[in-house]
Amino acid sequence: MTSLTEENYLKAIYTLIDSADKKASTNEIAKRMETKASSVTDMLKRLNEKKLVDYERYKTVQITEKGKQVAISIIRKHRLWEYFLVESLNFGWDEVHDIAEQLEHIESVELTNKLDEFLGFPKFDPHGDPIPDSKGVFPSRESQKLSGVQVGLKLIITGVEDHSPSFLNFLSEMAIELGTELVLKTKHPFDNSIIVVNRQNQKFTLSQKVASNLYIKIKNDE
Amino acid sequence: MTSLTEENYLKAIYTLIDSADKKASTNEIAKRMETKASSVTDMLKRLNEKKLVDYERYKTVQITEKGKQVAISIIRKHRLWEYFLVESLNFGWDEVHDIAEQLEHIESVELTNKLDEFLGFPKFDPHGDPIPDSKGVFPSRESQKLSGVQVGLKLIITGVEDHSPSFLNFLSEMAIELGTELVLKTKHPFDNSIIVVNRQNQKFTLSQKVASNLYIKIKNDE
DNA sequence: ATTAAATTTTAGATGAGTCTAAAAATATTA
DNA sequence: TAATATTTTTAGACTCATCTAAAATTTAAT
Repeated sequence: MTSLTEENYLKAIYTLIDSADKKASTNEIAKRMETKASSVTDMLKRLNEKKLVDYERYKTVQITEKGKQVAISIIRKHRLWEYFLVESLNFGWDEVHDIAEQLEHIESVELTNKLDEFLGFPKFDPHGDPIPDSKGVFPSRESQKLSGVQVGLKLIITGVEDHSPSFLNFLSEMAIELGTELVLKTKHPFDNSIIVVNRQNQKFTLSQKVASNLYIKIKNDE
Repeated sequence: MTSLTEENYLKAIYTLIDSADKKASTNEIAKRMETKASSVTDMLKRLNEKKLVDYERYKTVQITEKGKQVAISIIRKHRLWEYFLVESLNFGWDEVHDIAEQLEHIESVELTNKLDEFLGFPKFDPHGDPIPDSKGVFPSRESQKLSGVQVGLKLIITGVEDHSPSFLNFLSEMAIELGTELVLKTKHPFDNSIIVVNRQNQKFTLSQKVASNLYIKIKNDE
């Protein structure tokens, strides 16, 4: 049995180790969990007892296979619920994170799988993040960051790196959402900002920071 | 802010006081919460502090208006989620209680109201229990217990009093569910058992206990 | 290689929620 | 009404998750 708090720690540790390639130090975990390092140490001992992480004092943490499965299950639930909130209940994609943080801890494999089926087995959530299937396997994203693309290509927005409401709001204001089609017009090497054009022929300047927080797929001409 | 545990206590106290007309004694609450009387006393002090109940030591508890609103909100969420699980996700009506016990604590008024809207503002949950609206008002049930009905009448099952899986399972075996039409044939005064006939002309004997756990509506002949 | 700085861990406390065992108050019954 | 039984409350202890402050360890820098 994993408690709600343990689940949140495992999710944070998994995300640090596997998604980002930062190493999961006590301080990194504390920052992500918005708690103190001493609390993290206590929890790491408990998780180690339960064989959910491999932990030795003063060394960085490794997540075990068992711990990874728990983390992936939470992520699966989080993303399925986000999809439900946006697609079925008409929430905006910038409003669903906090609610999904609660729903992700509902315990019932059958519920998760029936929800998945109800939604039509979606592969990506409203932020473009991949949804692992019932066996814990992620679909491949087939996309790259906007900041690494050549001028002139036609692109489709497929996801975001930064999920903060402020960033998502900013995108909304420029009418950028999942599936939006853009053409990359210019790159300014001096500050790494770029200029994109949408289908309505409106031009937008995006900073390096924005561009590196957007995932895109290159669109083949029809 | 009310914690998950506080919410569960309030729900139990509200159900004891308002639904059943038992008075909410420490022991009654302890039994319903499957905990010890001493734990109940501790919690009553906390709830009293927060003005969610009126409590004086050695006296029976009263729930405040504030506490009642919290309890009704939990009940509303519980029944909406049960409706969702049965109608949208195709769970059986005997499988949804434990999952709804978890979902009822998800905190977001907007979520609850959007779910309500998505489901088409249902008035009764899959067990026939009334769903309070967003203002906390219950629809009237317009039904009575099977045990109090005269012989010869055509009836429709509208709800159950006992929600235990064993009882719901028992009903399933006799093909009795919400909306099932029955005619009351005989009443045996000696043990208060009754005989009913369904539309397939099958006869069933129901004990007093079963009959008093079924809500029905009398059907007017077309 | 010592010293200084940063990170990590322990020690001890706190709060929520629970428990057991014993004491206090209320209710029942002879 | 006095004795007994039942109910309810207190007292003290436990677990989970957290905190602050101080100690231990590792890393970086002179």
